[in-house]
Amino acid sequence: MPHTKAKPVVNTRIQARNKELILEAALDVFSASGFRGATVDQIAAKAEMSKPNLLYYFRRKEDIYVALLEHTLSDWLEPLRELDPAGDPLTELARYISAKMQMSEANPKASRLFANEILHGAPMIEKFLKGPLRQLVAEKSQVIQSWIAAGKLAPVDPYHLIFAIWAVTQHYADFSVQVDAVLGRREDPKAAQKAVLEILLRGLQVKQP
Amino acid sequence: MPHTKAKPVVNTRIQARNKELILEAALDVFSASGFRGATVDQIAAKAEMSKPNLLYYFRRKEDIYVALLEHTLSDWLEPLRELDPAGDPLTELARYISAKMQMSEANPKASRLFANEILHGAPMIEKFLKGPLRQLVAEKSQVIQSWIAAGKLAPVDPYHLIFAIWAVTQHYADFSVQVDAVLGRREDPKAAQKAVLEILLRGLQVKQP
DNA sequence: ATAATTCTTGATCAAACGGTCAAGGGCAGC
DNA sequence: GCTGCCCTTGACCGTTTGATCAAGAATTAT
Repeated sequence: MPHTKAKPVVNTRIQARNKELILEAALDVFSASGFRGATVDQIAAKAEMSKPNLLYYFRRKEDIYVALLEHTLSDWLEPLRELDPAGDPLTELARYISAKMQMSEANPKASRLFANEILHGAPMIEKFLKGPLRQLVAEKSQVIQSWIAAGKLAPVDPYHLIFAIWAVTQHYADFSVQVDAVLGRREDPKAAQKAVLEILLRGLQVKQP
Repeated sequence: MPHTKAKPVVNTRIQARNKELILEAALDVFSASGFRGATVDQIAAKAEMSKPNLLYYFRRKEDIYVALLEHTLSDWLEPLRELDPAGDPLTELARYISAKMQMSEANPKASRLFANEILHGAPMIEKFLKGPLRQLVAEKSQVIQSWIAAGKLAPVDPYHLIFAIWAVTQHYADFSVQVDAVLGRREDPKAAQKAVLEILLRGLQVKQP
């Protein structure tokens, strides 16, 4: 039997470490340049590794990209998952919005990675969008709907409310260049969070009789 | 004197027509694949033109991209420009939001073109962002502020309100793949517009004493 | 009509890029 | 310390891609 492209069978510490280094470097490069704009050489350079060595761990450029997306997809849903049907609606929504704003601030690169992927038709995560994401949003829309039915929240289309929350919170990560240019300075995360909470939540309070 | 790269001196009908064809094709390709992902061959094919002929009108790929951005940048500001200080605040904002929603629906490709450019650091339109855009937003923020001071609008940070309007309205163009996947169908523009107006405006009404 | 200019393209080039190969270095288990 | 597998890399390959060139076709001006 010829020596055809031996791949590691077990998972060593070196593998774990190097894969992590590669994914870290890849997030930098892919989020800055997109899938097509990024080059394997750039990622290898940033991971301080030769290109063939990088391709020893991920055979194809696409494999790095997919691994990177999968590596962060479930984290992305976590805040929404935590929306508690038993909690106070405005408190729960405020917590969700705050969590999303903090994610945008803490990890803008991941946000831009997703934004770029979706912007270009989401070829790699179509199943995620139509599966787990759709499922979760349907579930949480139900929760919001029940709050409205119970008179604890002003009537609003739950789906579009969730879209609005996503749009506004991720805007600060994805379009930070524009935000900073318009403000003429680095945007202040605390001030942005406060403003966003007001804008999105004030209209949702039920009027007291 | 050698025959160095003769370029047309006058503007003929053929030039106007072909440049238009090229920009139209380029919008398709750039908005779908980004600057780096788009190829000159793709644009030439879509414009039904040989590659050298396309490069006769635009010497470099980047020139097409820049021309395309400039060609649509001023249109982009128009709805905001029309925000009338003398009008009723809620009516004016509703008109602005509706106009932006209609732009997202009518021309999602242009929206994605800008989104992609900004997402990748806006290397080509930095001056536009820090110049005309910043200037206009400052001016209109002043208008909103004066409405608030006059007690005609609930207090809100004008800059972040404008960001929120941009974010939400453009979301339906830029992330339409995700919106459709989550809804499980093509999103209905009328329903989206109604929902967005409610979400963004309800919290801005001043409470009647 | 004819000359001048604009328009068009097949062929080609050089650089960039994703990916392969063969060979050597290094580490674990015996 | 020897054996076998894992790890690493310089050199290389085929393709893609942005851009050029030279030469001919079409259009315009006189």
